[in-house]
Amino acid sequence: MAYWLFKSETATWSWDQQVAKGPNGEEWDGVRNYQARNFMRQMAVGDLGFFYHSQKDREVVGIVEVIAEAHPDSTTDDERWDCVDIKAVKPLPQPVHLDAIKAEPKLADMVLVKNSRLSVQPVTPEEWARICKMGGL
DNA sequence: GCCAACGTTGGC
DNA sequence: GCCAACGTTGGC
Repeated sequence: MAYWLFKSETATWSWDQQVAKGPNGEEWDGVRNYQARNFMRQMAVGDLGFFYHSQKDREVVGIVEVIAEAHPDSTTDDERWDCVDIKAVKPLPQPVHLDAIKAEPKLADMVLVKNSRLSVQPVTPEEWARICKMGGL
C-alpha cells in the first residue's frame, strides 16, 4: 500500500471531470515523462493518491484510488508510455493549497515542493497523514 | 506573461 | 558519450 500524488492542470483534466467518471474511473494518460511513468509502473491496485490542481489553483483537492495497474497508454502507439487507471474516492473538505504546504516545515521535503515539474510523484505516509489532517479528514 | 528549472533531442 | 539547443512545465 503506497501513496502518490497526481498532478493535472485544472483546465486540462479537473477533479470534477474525474468525479464524473464515477467508480469505473479513467486512465491517467498523456504522461510523457520517464520518471512519472516509472512511478506508475510501481503502483498497485488499492494504492491511494492525492489529486492536485497545478497552475492556476495550486491545491490538493481530493483523493483517488488506483484501480488498474500500469498498461499501455491508449492515447499513443508509442510502446514506451504506460499509465494506470484511477477513480475519485472523495474530495478534501478543505483543499490544501501549495502555500499551506510550503508553510509547513514538515512538508518541506515533498517532491511537490522540491521538483514541482514532476506530474506523478510518491508521497510518504507521514506527508499523507499531515495533508489529510490539513484537508479536514 | 515571464522565466527558471528540467528533460529530451540531435549534432559532433 | 558529451553538450548545446530546444521545448515544456508550472510557480510567480
